[in-house]
Amino acid sequence: MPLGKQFYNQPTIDLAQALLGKYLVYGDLRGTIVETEAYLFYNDPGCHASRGMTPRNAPMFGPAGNTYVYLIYGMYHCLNIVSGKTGEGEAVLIRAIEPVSGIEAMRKRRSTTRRWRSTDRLENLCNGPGKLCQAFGITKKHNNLSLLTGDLRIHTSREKPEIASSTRIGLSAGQELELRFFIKDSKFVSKK
DNA sequence: CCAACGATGGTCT
DNA sequence: GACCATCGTTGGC
Repeated sequence: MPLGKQFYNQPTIDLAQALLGKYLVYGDLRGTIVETEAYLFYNDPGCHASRGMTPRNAPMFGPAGNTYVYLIYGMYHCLNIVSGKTGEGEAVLIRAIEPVSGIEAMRKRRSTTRRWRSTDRLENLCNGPGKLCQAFGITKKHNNLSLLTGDLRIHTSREKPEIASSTRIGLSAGQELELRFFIKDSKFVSKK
């Protein structure tokens, strides 16, 4: 069952935790979200929206439940779910997924010309924000779309995972904030 | 195992 | 012109 408006309207930190254990679904591709990070408007210099609206971060100021996809390091994409009040500028970054179905298609997208295939291991397919976008084929074409109506959806699950937290990964500002959440003991997270 | 590094290009000042 | 919410490879132990 696709999740609806109320789900996305919870406070950003609550949403970041509630997303754990839910499914990201796109066509035949499906995986369990196992790691997220919250980006807040107030007192969070690590948040793209913290210095106001620019052409890139404009989707962050849209309604909760929209996507915010951007290019990082000229090569990879990151998928965020806009959260908070419309106009506020908050989002949740999806950092890692446990593949459930469409695994061969994911492997095909993730594999490039290399001597050995790290993607032979299931846990290497979507264990990072750039990797999961590559596996699911998510690009800027998926920027600023609604998860409530499109092909890309978040689905419910039965699971109530045990949640752990830590500081966020890869930031040059706001490193001290404990806004990373992940399923405890999951082998599919980007980092211990 | 793990730290260091380069690829690569959009975005913002 | 500097900065990046990354990743795969390389070279050390």
